[in-house]
Amino acid sequence: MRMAVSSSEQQTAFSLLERQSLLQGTDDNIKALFANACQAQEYERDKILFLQDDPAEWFYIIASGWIKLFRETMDGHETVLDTLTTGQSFGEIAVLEDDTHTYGACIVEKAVLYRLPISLLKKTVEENHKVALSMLQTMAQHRKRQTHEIESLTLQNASQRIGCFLLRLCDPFTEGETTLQLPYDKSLIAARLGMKSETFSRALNKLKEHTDISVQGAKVIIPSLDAISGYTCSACSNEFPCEDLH
Amino acid sequence: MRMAVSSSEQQTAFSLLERQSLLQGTDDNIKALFANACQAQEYERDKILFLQDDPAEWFYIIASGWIKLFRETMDGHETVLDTLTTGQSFGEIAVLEDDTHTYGACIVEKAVLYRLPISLLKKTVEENHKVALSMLQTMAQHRKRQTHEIESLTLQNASQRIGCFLLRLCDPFTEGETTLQLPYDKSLIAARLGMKSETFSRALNKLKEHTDISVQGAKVIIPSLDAISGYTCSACSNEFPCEDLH
DNA sequence: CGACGTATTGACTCGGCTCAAAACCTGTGG
DNA sequence: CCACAGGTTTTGAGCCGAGTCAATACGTCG
Repeated sequence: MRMAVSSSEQQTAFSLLERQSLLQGTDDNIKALFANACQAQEYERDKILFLQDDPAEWFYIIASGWIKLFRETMDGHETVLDTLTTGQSFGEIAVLEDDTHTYGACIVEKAVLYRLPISLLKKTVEENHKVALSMLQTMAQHRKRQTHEIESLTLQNASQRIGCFLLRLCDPFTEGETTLQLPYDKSLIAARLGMKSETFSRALNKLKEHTDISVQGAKVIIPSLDAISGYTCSACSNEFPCEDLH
Repeated sequence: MRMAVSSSEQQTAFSLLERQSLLQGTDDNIKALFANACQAQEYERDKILFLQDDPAEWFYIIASGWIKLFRETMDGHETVLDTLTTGQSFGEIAVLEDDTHTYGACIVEKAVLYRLPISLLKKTVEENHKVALSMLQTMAQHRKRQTHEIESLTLQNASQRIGCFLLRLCDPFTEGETTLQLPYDKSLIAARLGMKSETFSRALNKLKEHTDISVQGAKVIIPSLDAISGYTCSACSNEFPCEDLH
């Protein structure tokens, strides 16, 4: 499971860290410190990285693949808090929470992750002002996503939430037709959007009637983004090319 | 409207600032700097402090009263993101967002607020490491509340959300009976919990059947917290005396 | 080809929303 | 002290969106 970290991979790790918001604007020697402590690992689908209330040893940066963050109740029900992909990080909030994870994390599409010790981040955030500021920026980002989530759950119906989800997968500046692949199982998209898969299936049909999209398996063809945003975004306080929510 | 800030009020402002998480653990001269820049003002119900996308000049600390944070869509629908009271602050997230508010704020119960220039906070966060760390702590707090919100909306039904709301108004360590006053209009509690007031009314009746509480107007008598938490918290991943969500 | 997991469809139930009417409060002025 | 006006809350009837459970279709991999 554990990958040997070759020097070229170390290189990639470094360049990913460079672009990582957590370290943006920090000195090269901090970046080097992190790049050195960084371990690349490949994970298969369904692998659980950690659970809510687990002691937090690592935080992770995603090189590729998809991860879901979730919480579980005693009676077995699950909320999907977010799904993350390349360039995003998770687990880092534990530095502020007595080193305990406040959510679980699970691989949903085969992924390569870089993991770093929470203790290193904690120490660095405490000592290095720029890193603390970047961490603030990351937190603000997360908050924006969560605020959107709350608004979406209270104001948009199932079809609108799906439309919104599709829009956020698109490049907002393409003119004309967009074709995209759904990034993971439809049942997970459903959970991510706070609905059951049966509802997802029916709501997607409704969305097809209201807009002009067509769906074959995991492939979605979107002739015009405006048609979707017209239907979807009226029930949301963001305006279309909703920044930072992708 | 604007209150003269007498020296005794300046004193109160200082002591409130002292306990404020945003400034916890910072030097006295920073606190003094903030206390000096701080303006006390009293506001009546329904006063709008700022709207989403307004340029952010001030952030606020609540001395007393209740505030709601909200977002509004073009077609007039509103989401209540949170309601805040004594000791909590809001608007401060604007320092990370190009000095623009990402939500509106409105007085819901007559309030005394201390307001401080965003520019001062921004400058201080950029220059002072301890303040940046406290700000991180504040953000983590907000995130926890929001995560709870999302979980609540997806997993709990209307009655359970009300039960959960009541529990968070109680002191979790009182043995025996608790009596409490609802802090603001029932219609606002409803909105806060993501439901219509009619639904709130009916769901409260259902909660009365399932637990042993009684309600007269804004007064709620709760013979036992366990009866509510047993009914409510099974659908949530927090366990009862849910920390930090009050 | 068959088997397994994923996705869709159908029939039914139920929670929460809508619209409208009644009941309840609270404050005001006669 | 009562009557009345305004807002807030509750109740009623009906509807609709989403959940449930079960059966069927689809896809993919051995």
